[in-house]
Amino acid sequence: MAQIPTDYYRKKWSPEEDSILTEYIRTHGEGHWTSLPVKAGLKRKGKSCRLRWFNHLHPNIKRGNFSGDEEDLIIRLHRLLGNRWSLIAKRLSGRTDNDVKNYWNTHLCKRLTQEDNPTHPPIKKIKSKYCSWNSTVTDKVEKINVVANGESNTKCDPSHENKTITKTAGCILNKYSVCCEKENKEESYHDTVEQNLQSHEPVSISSQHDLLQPEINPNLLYPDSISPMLLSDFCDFWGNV
DNA sequence: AAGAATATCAACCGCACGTGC
DNA sequence: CGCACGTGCGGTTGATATTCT
Repeated sequence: MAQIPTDYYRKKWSPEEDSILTEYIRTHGEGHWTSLPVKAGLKRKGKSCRLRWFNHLHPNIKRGNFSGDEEDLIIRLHRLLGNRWSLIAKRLSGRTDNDVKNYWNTHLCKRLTQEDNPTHPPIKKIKSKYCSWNSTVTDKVEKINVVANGESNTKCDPSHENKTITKTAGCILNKYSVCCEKENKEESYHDTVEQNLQSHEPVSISSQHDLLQPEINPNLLYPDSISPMLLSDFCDFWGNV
């Protein structure tokens, strides 16, 4: 069994290692990452192999600078989905979640903050074990949450499932004629929706368990800020939930 | 020219979730 | 039902590159 050296931490992948990994996956296919290092003779952890493959060695990976269109799409999808990098990356052909995340953190987040664009208030990072679904929150959204539910949803604790419906995501959902049967809070929802849409606030998603499959109503006039492309992204997103 | 500061991004970790037993 | 295991995700870190003083 291959031993993992004590100095392997942050060790860069060598061309030889890349070659071994690529050849192994070409022969045996993806998956079984835990046992892959031993079988392939790599002194790496399985997760490291998986990461290397999906972030660098996969044949479909696109290199080079992000285009203006890609930037624009990232910004708009981030506004819709928050820090759900894997979902955003799926909409950018050849880009990985790590690439998108890095690009956002090093370029876009900083730039948007500097531009003091009212549609992009300063972003707060929430450190919570339950916040993988909701890591982007604005002050206004928090206030709306309090008004709508009587408490903030920033904890996103699953035990609060029925209380986290503010559903800042709901601001878009409702505009697509979505109603929440779960708590029969359509009225407060629509208030939230209208407020958010009018101000073009960023949105975040609190809990996938609370959200319902949207129904697209062709008779509704969608706000300018939501383009048909984003609409399709949104539908795709729901298809993946 | 050189050291310090900052930016970039690859690599890792911890956690959540799904699945099989 | 509960446990173990594999996988995938987002957040964070650290090495290296680049820019600044």
